[in-house]
Amino acid sequence: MKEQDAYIKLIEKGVHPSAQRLAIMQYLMSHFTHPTVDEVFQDLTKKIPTLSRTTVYNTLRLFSEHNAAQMITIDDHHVCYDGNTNPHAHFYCKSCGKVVDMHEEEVPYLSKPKMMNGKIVDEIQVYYKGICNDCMSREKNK
Amino acid sequence: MKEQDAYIKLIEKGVHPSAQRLAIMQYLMSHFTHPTVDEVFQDLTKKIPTLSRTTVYNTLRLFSEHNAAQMITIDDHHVCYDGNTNPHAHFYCKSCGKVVDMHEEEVPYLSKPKMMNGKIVDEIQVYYKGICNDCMSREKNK
DNA sequence: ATGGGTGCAAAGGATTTGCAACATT
DNA sequence: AATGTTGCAAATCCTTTGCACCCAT
Repeated sequence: MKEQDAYIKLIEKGVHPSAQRLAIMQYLMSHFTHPTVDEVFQDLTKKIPTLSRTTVYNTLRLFSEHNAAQMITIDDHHVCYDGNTNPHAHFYCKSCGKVVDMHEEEVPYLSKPKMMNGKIVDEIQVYYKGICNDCMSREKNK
Repeated sequence: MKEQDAYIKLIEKGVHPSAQRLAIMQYLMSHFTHPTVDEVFQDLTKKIPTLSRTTVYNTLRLFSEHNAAQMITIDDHHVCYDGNTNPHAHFYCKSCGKVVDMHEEEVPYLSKPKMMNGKIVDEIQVYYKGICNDCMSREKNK
């Protein structure tokens, strides 16, 4: 049950579960496309016509502050979100702009904050960048 | 000689070495603070009063496109640059905002683009986030 | 003389803020 | 009633663009 999962996640992360927040969390938990703020807004506004972009911005920020979602900043023009907060690497295609998971590649696991060289590390992000399968075949067919 | 190093680097990366570009590259090669566009501008404008912010923006973008520098996007509000293009991890302090190198931690080395799961990967970035030494001691003394 | 580089001013776009209205407890 | 949440409009801020000027080849 996606609805319950979203509810549980918000509670676990200490985020008060309003209707909008539940909808946004549900969206993140059922779309693994790493949506941008605007994609979330465009899709959800169909179901919740009163939803505002501001709320989506505020909510996603709130989620990432509470570690209920991950903000992914590939570069200054491509910010998106991932509802999966388990550590995993991301791949960014420089040609089509898609962001996909790279579960195959290892990311050091942090179940809790860890001391590293005198610093407390509580988050690790790994980005691979290049050209994806699809763009490569498209390239060849030219 | 820093000036020559900067000159050589630009030539190697195929960037025409104008006076401004040399100055900016020299700045990057002698400041390991991971400066923002504005920090580069504020510092260099003292020596080159005619320098414009636009040129700094354009130049840093040009550098990163030519792999002469690395754009670091910690989050949507903190974009900075690193003149060191050898692969190395970065640490971001959530408290003071500083970005420092983490040479101790490994980053997969790519001397040339590599196939990974059907994708061509030509760049890997690793970010550690947490609280730095200084902020930790400051915290304790309260 | 030509092509590229620079810098101003203006445009553009994304994100945040202020604030009033609204829900929910 | 009180507290927190939402959403509109406006403000802000960062970055890019258009264009004229300038420099170096």
